[in-house]
Amino acid sequence: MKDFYSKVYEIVELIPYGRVTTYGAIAEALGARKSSRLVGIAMNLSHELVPNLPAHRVVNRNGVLTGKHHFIGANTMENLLSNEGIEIVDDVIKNFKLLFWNPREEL
DNA sequence: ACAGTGACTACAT
DNA sequence: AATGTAGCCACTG
Repeated sequence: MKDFYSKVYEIVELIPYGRVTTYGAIAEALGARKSSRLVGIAMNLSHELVPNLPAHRVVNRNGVLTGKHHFIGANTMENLLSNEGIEIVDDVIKNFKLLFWNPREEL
């Protein structure tokens, strides 16, 4: 078993283009449903560790871009997502339920 | 070393 | 339906 963070990054890198997932889904896929916070922390640390990580494809369970302020610019996350064809309105992903990618189904 | 905090979520009031 | 509490654990002051 790898480190929790490593597994988180592994899954995030697997998120397909134009799809999104949630912190909780990742945590659950790792067998640690209650550790969803750690996933967010892992994302925060990923800046230095894995700069290429598509962290913009990870949102909270409501499809809200809670972490947008942690990106380089205020609109970076929105831009990256809309660039992949994902519609963002008021920091919320439109059709989130449709775009949701469940890591558990892929593992 | 200790306490506060945070890119979260589920469960209880 | 809306708030409050609990659990996770690494990082920072």
